[in-house]
Amino acid sequence: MATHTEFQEALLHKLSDSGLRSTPQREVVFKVMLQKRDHPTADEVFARVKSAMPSISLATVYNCLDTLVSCGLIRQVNFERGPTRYCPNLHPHAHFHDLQTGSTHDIDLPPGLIDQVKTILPEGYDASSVEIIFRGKTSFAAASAILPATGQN
Amino acid sequence: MATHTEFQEALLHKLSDSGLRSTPQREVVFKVMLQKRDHPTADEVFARVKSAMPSISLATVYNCLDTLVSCGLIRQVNFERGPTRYCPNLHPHAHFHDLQTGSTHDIDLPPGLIDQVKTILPEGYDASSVEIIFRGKTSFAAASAILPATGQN
DNA sequence: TCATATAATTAGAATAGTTCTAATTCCTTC
DNA sequence: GAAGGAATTAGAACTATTCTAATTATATGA
Ligand SMILES: [Mn+2]
Ligand SMILES: [Mn+2]
Ligand SMILES: [Zn+2]
Ligand SMILES: [Zn+2]
Repeated sequence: MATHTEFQEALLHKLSDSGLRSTPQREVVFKVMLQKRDHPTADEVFARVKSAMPSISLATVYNCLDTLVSCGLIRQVNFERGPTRYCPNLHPHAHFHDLQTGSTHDIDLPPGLIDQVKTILPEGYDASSVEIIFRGKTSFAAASAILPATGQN
Repeated sequence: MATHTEFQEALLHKLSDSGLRSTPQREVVFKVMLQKRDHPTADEVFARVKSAMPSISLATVYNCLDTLVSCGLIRQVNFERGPTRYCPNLHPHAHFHDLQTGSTHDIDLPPGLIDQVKTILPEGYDASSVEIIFRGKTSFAAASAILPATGQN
C-alpha cells in the first residue's frame, strides 16, 4: 500500500512548485473540496472541515482556499455579489446558476467553443480567460427530491 | 422645442410601466448614466451626480440604480467580489475586463452567438440569460495615454 | 384647496463576507 | 537544538451594501 494517496501527491507537487509547504490544514481543506462535487462557500468548507479538524480557524480556511486557487488545484466562482464559491472541477466548464434553488451546476464545454467565442473579440483584445455563466431554471426537480437535500451546490 | 427630452420619455414610460414615479433623483442618476459610456460603481455615480444635485444621498443613488436596473433601463455587472458596476449599454454584449488597467470594455455580440452557446446545455436546462466575461490585456494603450485618464470604466 | 395616503428620500446604523494585524506555533535547515 | 522563515490563529478592521426609522414629496379626490 502507498504511503501517499494520489490526491496528496498532486497537492504536494503543486504546492512545492509554488514554493509552498504541504500542511495538515491545506490537506484537509483540499480533501474536503474533493469529497463532494459542489460549489461550497468558505463558510461551508469551514463547517465540513471542522469535523475532521475542530481546531482549524476560518482565517486558515480562507488562506488554504486562496492557496489552492493560486496553485490551480481548485477554482473560484462568483455570482453577483454573493459569497465566493469554490469549485474542484478543473475541466473547462461553464456554470449554470439555478435561480429557483440557488444551486450551481457544471456545464462541460465542448472543445473549441472557447476559441470560437474568442473570435468575436476585435483587434487588440487578448483574452487570457473566458467565463460563461448561464442563469435560469432546471426541469429535473425529481432527482433532487430523491437524492439527499444538501442545500446550495 | 419639446418639453421632454427623449431620455426623459423613455424613463417616464419604463417607470410608470412598473408603477413607479419619475423623480428628480431618478432623472439625474439616469442622465449621468447616459452621459459617459463606461461602467461606474455606485460611488462613482454618486460623485458625478453630486455636482448636479449636491443634496442627493448615497442611499438614494443605490435606490435609483436598483430601480433603473429593475426597469431594464441599465444593466448591472460584477467582476469577482468587486463593487457592482452599472452599464448603460442595452445591446446584447459581453464584457472584457482589462486586468492591467482595471477598465471594462463592451464587446458586441454577433446575432445568434448566444443561441449557439446555449446549445451546449444538456436536456432540462433552461437558461434565461447568458453572461460572457473575458479577462486579459489589451494592446492599444496609446489611446488611453492620449485621452484624459479617467480611472476605471 | 386641503386632507389623506402612499411613495420616495435621507442619515446613519447594521450587516456580511473578507482581509488585515500581530502574536504564536510549526518546520526546515544549519 | 538554535535560528529563521512559513503558516496558523483570534479577533479587529474594512468595504460595499442593505436596513431602519424619520422626514419630505407627490398624487388623489372630497
Ligand atoms: Mn459573476
Ligand atoms: Mn462576475
Ligand atoms: Zn464548477
Ligand atoms: Zn457593458
